[in-house]
Amino acid sequence: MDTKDTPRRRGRGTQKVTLKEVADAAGVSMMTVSNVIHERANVGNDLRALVQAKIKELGYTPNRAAQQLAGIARPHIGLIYTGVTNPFIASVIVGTMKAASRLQVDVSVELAKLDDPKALRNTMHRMEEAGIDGFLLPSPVAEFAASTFKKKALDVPAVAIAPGFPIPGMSAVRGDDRKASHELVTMLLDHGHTKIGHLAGPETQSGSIARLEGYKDALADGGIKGNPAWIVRTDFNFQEGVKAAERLLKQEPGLTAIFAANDTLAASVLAVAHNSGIAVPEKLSVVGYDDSPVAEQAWPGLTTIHQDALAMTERAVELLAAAIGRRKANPEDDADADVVFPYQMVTRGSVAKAS
Amino acid sequence: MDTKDTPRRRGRGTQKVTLKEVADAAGVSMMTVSNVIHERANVGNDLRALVQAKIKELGYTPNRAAQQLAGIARPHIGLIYTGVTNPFIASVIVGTMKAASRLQVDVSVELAKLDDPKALRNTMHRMEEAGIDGFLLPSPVAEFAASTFKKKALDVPAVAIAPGFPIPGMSAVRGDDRKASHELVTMLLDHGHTKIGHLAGPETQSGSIARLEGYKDALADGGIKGNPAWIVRTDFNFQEGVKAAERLLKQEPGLTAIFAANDTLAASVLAVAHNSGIAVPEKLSVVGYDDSPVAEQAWPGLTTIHQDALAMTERAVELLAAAIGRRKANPEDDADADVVFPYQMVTRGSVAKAS
DNA sequence: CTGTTAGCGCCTTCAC
DNA sequence: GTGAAGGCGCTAACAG
Repeated sequence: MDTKDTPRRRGRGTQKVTLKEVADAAGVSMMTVSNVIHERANVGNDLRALVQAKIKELGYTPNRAAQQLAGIARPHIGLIYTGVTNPFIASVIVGTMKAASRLQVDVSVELAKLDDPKALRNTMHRMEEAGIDGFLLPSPVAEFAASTFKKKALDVPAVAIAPGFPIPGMSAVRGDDRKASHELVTMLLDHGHTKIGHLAGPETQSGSIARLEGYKDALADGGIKGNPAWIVRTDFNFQEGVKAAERLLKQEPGLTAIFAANDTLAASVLAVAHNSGIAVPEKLSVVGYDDSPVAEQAWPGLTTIHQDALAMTERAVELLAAAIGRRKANPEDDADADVVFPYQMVTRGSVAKAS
Repeated sequence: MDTKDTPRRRGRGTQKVTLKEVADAAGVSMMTVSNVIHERANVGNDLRALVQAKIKELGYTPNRAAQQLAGIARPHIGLIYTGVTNPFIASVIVGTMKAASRLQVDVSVELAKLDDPKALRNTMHRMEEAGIDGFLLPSPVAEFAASTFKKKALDVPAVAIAPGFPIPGMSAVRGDDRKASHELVTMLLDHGHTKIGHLAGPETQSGSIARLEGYKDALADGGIKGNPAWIVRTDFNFQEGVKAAERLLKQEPGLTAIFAANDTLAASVLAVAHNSGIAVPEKLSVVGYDDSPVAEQAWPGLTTIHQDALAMTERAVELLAAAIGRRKANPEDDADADVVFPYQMVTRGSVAKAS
């Protein structure tokens, strides 16, 4: 027991083991250890092995603060989200964390209220000044940010997650909502439905617009003359959805199918149908979008479009990290990517042939 | 335009504005600026105002890496979660982020697979060595961690989120699952139900056990002689829940009510009932637990116990930050808290009087 | 291929 | 009240 040199936390530092200690233990200089850590090709194989052994033995971990201060800047990205209501946001946060630890990027997560456009801009500017190198903007936030920063007052890259369309001035990772909706509604057409309603989401969300357009496209392509009364707009919120569905079913009792802009709204339709004694799917077919938990757990299970939010988010982080790297090399770099993920229609029990 | 001194990023540093620049601009020493930032009481009011003005004018933000390196360590907590499937975990993640940014603590999120007990321990040790000052352990993880670290091999504080019972060796923030379940089942009794089934969750989750005990307590207190065949155990998973519910309803067709250990399982019961033509709530009353989104969105809406996971999580972060602070002051400090949150029964349409 | 010299930006003594 | 040294742990430059 070598009491004279118990390497506990000394001074103010809390670092357990320092680079220097590893170097001393291995009998080399700090630089050599540093080079080993960074896998640089200028250390002999014998020494490399020795140093690695010592590192493991002492349980050394580099001090990130010191690394950063010395100039090894890991990219630092900011994720701005809005509400907890959406199951989507959980996947986004988790996906961000996963990708971030894999890609060695730091991330700050910030909650923004979208009611005040100025607040979002301020938040982003503040974060930028605090050293954020890029932003991750999940769907409703991306649209708001885009309208706030009309003339690209933002000078770090940003990636939108799951918007309905590409957003000028930033990259995007998204599903093809318009096409997927088209496919979904066409499937309804193929089942013989000709009077198909749509519960549309809020206009502020580009996904709502894309889904609405996909719906219109499909009707047109199917030779069906749509009717504005078949469409009711509402928020992505169960209670509001219920009211909207009641309104829709009341004003258009002849509908035999309804395409809801997301699964929550589809659940609203289900509830209204059940309450009114309208059998689903026998008298009314219902489809949703997102394949969120409720799609599986509702009864009957909802036919819907599956989006891999986790994978999309991870891809978004990769994109952002790459963009940050490029911009660091060339500050003028400004190439926006548009990655479109494949979607998948999930068939459950909520659709039947038109009677 | 003062071209000679454009304070751009020099050298390797990326810092936009440094403490020194603020000090020079204000004509004071760095120390004074630092004191102003940290709101220390040894700066004259006049100077304080001047310095603050300069800080705002130059848009100065302290460099966190430098601060940390110099010894101002913000606590750094680790959140370990299991899967994204659970709606509960979404609230936990978001709540952690909210509280963390409010309390100025850093957080690392890590995914753990619970199949291998060693893996969890390794993950936690690795994180600890990387500088994590404390752990946030949502329910299934906390139990696993407790059994892995039998004799407190972990030497940073931990807080369990929503376990069914206090867990030795760590603090806990939880609802009183046993009591709430008791109340729920008693309500069923009061509605005239005497044959009440229970879809129990996995034994590895202490919440399942607490809810099962609450169920048994209530039956006993109501003078009902329970029956082991009324209880079927399953995972917290919709598909498994469907199988379990089928089994339960098949072996005990006389049941008039079922208490499912969470809302997802309650949704399973609903699905089976609907498929079998058993009217809910007329022929079968169903209650769940958690008040997750599906409780509202299912049909009929589920009567359930509301737990404010977000608030509980935020409280857990506060607890953890406090414990870290205490332990820093006194490494022997080891007081475990047990915060019990109030719950609330939410009545929807899934319960009726026994016929 | 390895070791030495200077900081990165900030904070804590300790003098004044 | 304020200002000057010194160092936190690490790394980019150079020298050897």
